[in-house]
Amino acid sequence: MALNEMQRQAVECTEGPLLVLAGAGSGKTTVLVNRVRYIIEKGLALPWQVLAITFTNKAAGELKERLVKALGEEANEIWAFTFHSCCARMLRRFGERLGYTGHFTIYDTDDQRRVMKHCQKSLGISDKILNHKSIINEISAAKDSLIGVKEYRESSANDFRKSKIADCYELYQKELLKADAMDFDDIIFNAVRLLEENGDVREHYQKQFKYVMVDEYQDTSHAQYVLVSLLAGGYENICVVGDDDQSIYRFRGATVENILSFEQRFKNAKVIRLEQNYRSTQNILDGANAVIANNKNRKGKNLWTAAGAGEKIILNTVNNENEESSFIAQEILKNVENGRKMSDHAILYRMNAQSRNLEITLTKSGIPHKIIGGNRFFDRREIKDIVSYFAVVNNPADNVRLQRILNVPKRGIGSTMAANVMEISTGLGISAFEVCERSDEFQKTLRSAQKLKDFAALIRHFQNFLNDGATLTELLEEIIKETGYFEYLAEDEPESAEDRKNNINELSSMFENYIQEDGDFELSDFLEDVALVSDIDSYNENEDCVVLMTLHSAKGLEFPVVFISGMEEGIFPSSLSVYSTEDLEEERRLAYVGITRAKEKLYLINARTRMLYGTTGRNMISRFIRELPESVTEDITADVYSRQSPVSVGRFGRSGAETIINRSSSSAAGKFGQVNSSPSNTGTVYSVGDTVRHKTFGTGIIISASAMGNDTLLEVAFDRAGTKKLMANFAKLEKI
DNA sequence: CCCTGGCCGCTTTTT
DNA sequence: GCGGCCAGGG
Repeated sequence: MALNEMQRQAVECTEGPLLVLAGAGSGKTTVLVNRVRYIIEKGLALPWQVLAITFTNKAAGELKERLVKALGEEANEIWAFTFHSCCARMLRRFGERLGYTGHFTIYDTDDQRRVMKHCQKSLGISDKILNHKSIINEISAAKDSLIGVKEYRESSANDFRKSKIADCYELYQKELLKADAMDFDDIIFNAVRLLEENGDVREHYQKQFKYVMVDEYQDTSHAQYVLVSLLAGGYENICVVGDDDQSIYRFRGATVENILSFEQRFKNAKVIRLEQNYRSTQNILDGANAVIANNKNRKGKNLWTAAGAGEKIILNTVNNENEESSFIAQEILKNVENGRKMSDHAILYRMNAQSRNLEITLTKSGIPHKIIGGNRFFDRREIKDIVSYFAVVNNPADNVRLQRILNVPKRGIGSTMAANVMEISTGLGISAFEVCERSDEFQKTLRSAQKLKDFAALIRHFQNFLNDGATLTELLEEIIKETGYFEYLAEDEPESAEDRKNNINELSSMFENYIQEDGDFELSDFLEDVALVSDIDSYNENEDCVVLMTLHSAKGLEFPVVFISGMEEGIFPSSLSVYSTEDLEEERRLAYVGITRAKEKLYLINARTRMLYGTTGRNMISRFIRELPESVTEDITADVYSRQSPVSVGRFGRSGAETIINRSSSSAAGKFGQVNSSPSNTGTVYSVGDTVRHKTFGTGIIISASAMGNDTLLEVAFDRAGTKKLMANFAKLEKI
């Protein structure tokens, strides 16, 4: 593809800081590829002096692939990585500076949970008072802002809750260090520490990276921003590419401010906008532009295309989620009859929980499909068990994984004994593995000493087996054989044993692939992949099937035909977001991302009632549909009476939620008679300092109250849910 | 030590 | 609807 003028500028502007504001489908990857190619062909840098950081493995892989196509084999020398794999690479090499070995373990969220529960137990902090989830979230947020244990404790001086979290934070990090393990946030945090505290390491990388490029810059956290600044600190040739309208990870610590304030932070930075879209039709772009225009906090841009108007955006209101699934299935079959491929279609939704119904219907209709996300392959129980064996063989200090397999398959080591082992491990600061090996030395483990020692010997045996030159496939077979894992599966739950066995065997073929790609592939490489790879990465667009995934997972992808299901208030936007402007704007950006995935045809579907989490709820049509100009949409709802011109803007609308009742004048009226969230104008007066209780957020204290129309906007600091903005008349707060 | 059954609470998005 | 957690019985 020939570059347009803006793209060409972005490619050739190689020196100094550069911000590329790239709209959806504006040829961002093309620019990145050509920029690297330009730098290398001009002789400005050697391949290994170029660092290109992306957010997902898929994006990194794609980038690398296209670079190899453009530049040949030498492109493999380019540092094209994700944040996490790039940092892991630096830490494997220099991690001893921070007290880690070169083969540290990466803990996923489940491992994290287990460690935290253990810490809470040790510290006597009940989950009922302070639940592990909020502790983990708070620690994670701290690390994203580069706040270490010490600083966190200092900031928590007079706050009981925070000081308890500080205790957990401290012990948690201690346990992780002892286990030679890092969680996702540690990987970034520690990489920054490594560079900040070690001048020689910093200089090493600053000298190496003549050019640094960052993709999806809108999704970077503060820690990632600092990391990038450090890495680019030598030459200051830093190019960041992003789209503030596609920032959808704020909830996880991403700060759009990184992009909004790039020009202040990097003086004399150039800014280039890419607004020409090469993906979608004008109708789809008009829709996307109209929706995102409702956001206040954005740089502002307008996508346009040289392609024609194309088909209109199809709107359909159905009665329930089953009708929704059937409609989608029928449309797909119709489209396929008319010459489309299965793989031209994607079904997107807000939450993974929505995929169930769709999957059942697609299966019934004989439509080949693949679900991305939900439960990851590596999150399956049997895979986690086997991977835990590998992990302990690789790193016996890995207490979490050791605990997982200590009694799986059952070998007579119960939970009491496991707890004793952990207690000694924490108390003496030695690994649980060592406690097992020396179990005859401790009073509390004496009773099961033989079993524990046998277990340790088993792990030693696997280590020797591997050291004697066994391949990973052979080790897998040895583990299955020696532990009797298949027999355990067959006994434990005969119904699913066969599936689980197949999954485990899938690991063998995975090993074969790895080895074919890279002859030096080792156990630790495998474990790193397990930790950092998600299944979107293995999504293969050449397979002819329909894909189902969340809107988040779909970022960066495109499809000729896109269905977005569940376009309903409370689903999308999520019910948890409608009280805060910031959260709502993020939902709207997510809608923007979703809409712009479609190249030719977009369907937006909403159901009047939907069964979710076991109960049926009624939802109004999503405000994002109402924000579309009528000129670009076509409503094919079967019973038209149900959709008159948009009247209310949802729960916030002056006219209130009842408007929906007026819409269904026929027999359906009964069904719609009761809308669950009508305003309850109780006339209660709230004032700052009041303690209140909310149905879902729990108890909290009002920290601000300001009049807004004939309602009051309250800001409430909840004990568990954080600070939320609520409208007094709608929130149904109970004063206590 | 291990299994079962019942109850409770949650229920957004993911590198 | 599901998974985690606990209590009680084998």
